[in-house]
Amino acid sequence: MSSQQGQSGHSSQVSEPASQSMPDSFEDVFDLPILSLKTPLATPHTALNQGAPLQASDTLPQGFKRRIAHLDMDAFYASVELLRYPQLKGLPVVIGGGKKSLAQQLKGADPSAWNAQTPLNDFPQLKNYLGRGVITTATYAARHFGVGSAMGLMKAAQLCPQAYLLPVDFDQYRHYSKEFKEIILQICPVMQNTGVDEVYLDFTHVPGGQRENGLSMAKLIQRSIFQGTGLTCSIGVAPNKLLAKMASEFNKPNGISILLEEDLQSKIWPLACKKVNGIGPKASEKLSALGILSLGDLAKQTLDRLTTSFGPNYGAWLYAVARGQDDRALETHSEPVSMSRETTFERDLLAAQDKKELGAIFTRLCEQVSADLQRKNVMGKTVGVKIKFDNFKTITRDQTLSLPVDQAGDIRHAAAQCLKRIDLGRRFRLLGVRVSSLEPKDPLKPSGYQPNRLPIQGSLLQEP
DNA sequence: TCTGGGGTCCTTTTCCTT
DNA sequence: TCTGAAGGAAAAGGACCC
Repeated sequence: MSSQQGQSGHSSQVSEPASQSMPDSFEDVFDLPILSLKTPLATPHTALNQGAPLQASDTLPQGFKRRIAHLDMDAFYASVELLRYPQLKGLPVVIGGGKKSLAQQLKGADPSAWNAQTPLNDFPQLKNYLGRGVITTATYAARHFGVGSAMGLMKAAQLCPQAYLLPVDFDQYRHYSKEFKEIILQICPVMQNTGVDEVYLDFTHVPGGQRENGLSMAKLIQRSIFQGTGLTCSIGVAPNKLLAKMASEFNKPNGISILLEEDLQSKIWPLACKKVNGIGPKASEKLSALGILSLGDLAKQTLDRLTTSFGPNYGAWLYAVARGQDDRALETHSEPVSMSRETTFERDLLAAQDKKELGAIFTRLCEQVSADLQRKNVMGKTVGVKIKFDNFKTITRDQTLSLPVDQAGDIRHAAAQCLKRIDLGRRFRLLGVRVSSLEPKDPLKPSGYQPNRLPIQGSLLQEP
């Protein structure tokens, strides 16, 4: 917001006034030719609503209560890895490491020779590689040592040097994600995808979904997933998504929790506010400052006080949350909003000094986004860049084009215009490219988009 | 805990048009 | 032609999630 002064400021539509104040136009960073903007196909919007969303009806026949389930796979990535490496069961294992090259450097160039027998402390050269990596997840045995998600690998190596390090293998996780969701759909067809490892389900009208307040259905699904994949999950069943999500945390791993409306006071109000999906570190801190620690505390607040402190929307939402109110329906169909690729460099780069390297990275990001768009059969009208400086300050610049694009050259051209509006006089650690305002490319074909599914990439670790 | 990557959604600010 | 108000769209930033 304060970045306007001394810079070119917001762009207008397509035309961007030439920036005079930039120390380096950055244009010459790009060592590949910038292609001219192609004329994209006219893209009708009629296909957007192909297949009306399947939703539970709002008004239920007498005797029915909403039975919404939240299903969360237990330690999903780690569990998938343990299926492949059963010898690691019970041992501390961390998964992560950032770049693919890290795993390759650590484990050698030949993926087929990799195994899971190499603890962190076996790598004397570890410091050279772990600096920027973080842990994606860790097994329960590793968490015992204080190792957890989003922790730097250096820190993890200090806390638990005997931990085994495995590279992230999204292909495998996607594979198992598809498997368990297909199993669920055979039993309960009203499913909302919310991530690789979790879904919401609506049991309300599924035959047997009301039995034992949803317990029978939850047991059936849990058992079917285990038989089909060998993986366990935790399920919470409640009158709505808000409560179901919290209930699925109650009894982990491999548990089921049934939460009824009358359980609000005894089971929800004692919980800390941050247990609610949507109350993060910032909101939690602000609530604490107001003396509001638990959801019970939150329930004592007036609507007026909450809207005064948190704004009309968020305040009203907090007020409803404390009362367990949430009437959102499941979204069984969704279209992509944006697609992006970003990368953190192995060292901080300076535009003036590292032109060649940056140009190559920038081109690769544009090519990756382009490939992602084409794979999903969508195009986008807004192109943007993101830069994270060495002080971790992040800025973005966007530009909306008159016509949607999906070609790497077009994306690169527009993104380069955005880059020129950023003062690149200091080192930065991350560069990202994003395309948003997406629409279907071919109106006859659905986009095929699956929420939270990552683009296909080469597998890091083949099946042994 | 010294901080990756890919998303969504919301709020505020800025710009453009009338 | 200039100016100001108002409203909408775009841009930017931030919070949050997995």
